[in-house]
Amino acid sequence: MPPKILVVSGPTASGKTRLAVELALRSNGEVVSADSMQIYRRMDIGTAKPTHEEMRGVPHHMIDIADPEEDFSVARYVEMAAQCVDDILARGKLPIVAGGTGLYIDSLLSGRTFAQFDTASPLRSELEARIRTLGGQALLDELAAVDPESAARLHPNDEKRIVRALEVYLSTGKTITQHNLETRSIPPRYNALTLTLAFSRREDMWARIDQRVDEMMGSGLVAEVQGLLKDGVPEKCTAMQAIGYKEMAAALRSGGDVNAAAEEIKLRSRQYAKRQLTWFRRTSGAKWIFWDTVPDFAAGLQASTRYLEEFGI
RNA sequence: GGAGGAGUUCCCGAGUGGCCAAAGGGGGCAGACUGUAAAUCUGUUGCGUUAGCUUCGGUGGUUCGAAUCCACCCUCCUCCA
Repeated sequence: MPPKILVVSGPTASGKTRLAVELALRSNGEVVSADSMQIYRRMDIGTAKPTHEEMRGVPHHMIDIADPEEDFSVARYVEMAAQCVDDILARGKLPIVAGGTGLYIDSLLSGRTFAQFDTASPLRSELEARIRTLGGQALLDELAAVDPESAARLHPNDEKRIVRALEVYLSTGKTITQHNLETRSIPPRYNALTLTLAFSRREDMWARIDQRVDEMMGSGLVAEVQGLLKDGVPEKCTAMQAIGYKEMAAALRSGGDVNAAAEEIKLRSRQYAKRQLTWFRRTSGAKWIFWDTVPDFAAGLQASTRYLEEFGI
């Protein structure tokens, strides 16, 4: 039986950070972040990275482990995060994986491996160039010739996935369908109790998100983004695709209105939260904790503790 | 007071007699997701299960038939006083 760990998931601004810390304090735990943007250094305000005070002495891992101009990936996340989790377990403490990046969480828990490929090879850019000139349908047809199953599942507009499927096949000789089949049979790496935080009413979640974006503005989001741009962080790198950063960077570049950018950030955050919910809804067995109007951490802690006891951690 | 212009489905905005419950975009809702995932992609969006019903500022007309034409009214904008 794989080791038991705790996961705290939920859409943005649902109180994951706070609840994870509370649970860590109560259960002798350490937090392993599962957030694709908090891994970047110098991106603190816009990613709502927990502050030193918010951590309350609880060790946090997988935060500030890469520079914004670096390429990061799920594969790299899983590799590093698994080490953190195993280390915490080895020290007899409870790993609490907390974050909103569903793909990272699922990949870490499942023990899934990712198809190998050579990042240095020009294959990716070749494929990207070809799909740009020939169109998605043409490459999808090529994919269909070798991997009809994944081709059937992909939409001609889903260029990223078409490129990746072809890339996997061309660089490994194995179709992505075959690869996925193999990884699906890998036994889970961890036995996780997943707590998912959410608001009962959509409007309450939106209000919380809006409030948080206003707080970010008050804490200097504009200056943070300005700093990154001044440091020469390219606008097209992954880190700058983060909500809050890309909108603000665009506003700053065009001499636009930062307050209008903040409104845009609120909108994008609400849409992101919705996508996160879609992801989390399919995690079977997750224990959902719903906030009525506003997070009630006392109640949340009580409910969580009960689930932890049931689960046996 | 006078002269023009405009009011369309949650929003913006096309539509100028039938093919219109009404293009397109936004937003909403739902879904997908195996090395960029805070990314990317898809579906759907008046009501009704169907027949059908109710919508295009309001009322009344013209017409076999109107969001589209006519009259009056209401509201908003611009210009002249």
